[in-house]
Amino acid sequence: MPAATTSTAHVTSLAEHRLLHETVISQLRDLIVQGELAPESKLNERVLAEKLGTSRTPLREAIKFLASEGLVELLPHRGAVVAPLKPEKMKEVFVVLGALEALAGDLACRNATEADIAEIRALHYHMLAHHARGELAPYFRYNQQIHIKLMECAGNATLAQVYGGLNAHVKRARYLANLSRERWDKAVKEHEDMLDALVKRDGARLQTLLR
Amino acid sequence: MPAATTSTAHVTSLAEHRLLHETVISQLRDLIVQGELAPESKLNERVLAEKLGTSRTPLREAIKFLASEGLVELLPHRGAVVAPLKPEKMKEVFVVLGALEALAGDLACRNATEADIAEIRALHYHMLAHHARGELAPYFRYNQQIHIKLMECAGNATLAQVYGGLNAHVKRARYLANLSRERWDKAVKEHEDMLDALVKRDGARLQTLLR
DNA sequence: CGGTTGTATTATGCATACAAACGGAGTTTC
DNA sequence: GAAACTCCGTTTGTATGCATAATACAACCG
Repeated sequence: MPAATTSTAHVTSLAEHRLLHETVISQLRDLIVQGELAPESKLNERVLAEKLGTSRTPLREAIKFLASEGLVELLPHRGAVVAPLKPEKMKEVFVVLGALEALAGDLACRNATEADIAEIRALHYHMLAHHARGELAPYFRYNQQIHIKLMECAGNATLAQVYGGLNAHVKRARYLANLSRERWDKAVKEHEDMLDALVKRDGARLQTLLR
Repeated sequence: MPAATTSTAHVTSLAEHRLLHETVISQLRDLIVQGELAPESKLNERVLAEKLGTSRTPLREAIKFLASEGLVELLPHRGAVVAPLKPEKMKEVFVVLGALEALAGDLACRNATEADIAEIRALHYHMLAHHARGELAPYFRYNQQIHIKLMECAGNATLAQVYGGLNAHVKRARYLANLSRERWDKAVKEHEDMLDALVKRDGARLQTLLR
């Protein structure tokens, strides 16, 4: 399982040409999202470039890219740091994500094919299985897949892209604060309702659930 | 109003140190948003760097930054082009913006102070004045200010940032397709209703109007 | 005459070199 | 003794150089 980079949907045609700064972007993003580079930690260009086997130039380009995504902050003449992980910021992100998911749900209710829904249902049961076993990581993986699938069904690439960007922040938080069993069970219950709403193509209800 | 760059809310502390690549980002963004660099036009690094009075390195960093915002597209080994302006993409953006504005409206209804609302009302009347005189550009300026103010009132910086990023795309479109008087009048009418809903702090109604 | 291939030019991608700014240690001064 | 200043090492910011991939054009072949 090759770490499945978040990928800003850059299906670069024939693939082959892995541009160095592109790979650096992915690598850096993974390092940040998975917490290997801690929040607020300084990004020393020389050290990082060496670690990633490149020079400072592509690395700096990657940093600028990620800065635009909000994963790193640029301090003029003092370099870049991994974006801090403030609860306040996280709340903001969750609110926006909620709205985006609600929108996706509404759109998906109209656009999803029966096959799509079947697929989501399948993913849902996978998720339930891992929940039952208390396997957090696989649970999240399927959870993510469901949300991504929902985004796909919404048929709005822009929505998916924005969602992906914000989602990176959330994934980052997951590695720090694990949630309690209680909240977990509640989340699963809500997911049940969501699936139900989607099957019945009740966009309004799905929206309120996702929010 | 000194040209008010779109600005991704980078109030970089003491402001002093105008980093070269920062200014290049702003300049490039303005060039793109205002249509001076046409959609799909190729960004020749050498000539652009010369035009902006810098070298290729900061320019390339700026291009990467804007690529993350979606204003330019990177073609491996073939340079960067200004993102095409497809109607399909615009539709997507409008849908997402609608959801974000709806969210902002809902939040603003709860958080806005009376002074905030008074300010919005003032801006609204400015806008009406320019609408009455058929002055499109000032109309849009106040229209934008209202939406930005609404974002402020929502008190969610993340929301504002995402909104700003997508809004750049829309502003870019404004310079190409001017809207008909009919649609314009309709938009103004809707704005009236929005203000009314905000004053009454009717979040639900404001949401549906903004969407 | 159309299509293909080979070559030259140009632009991009990456690395490195140079300049300027920050941070800290040590010293000086009040 | 504390504050400030200076100097130096380190790091960032910018410019330039070099290698390679892409494009354009022309000559060649079918």
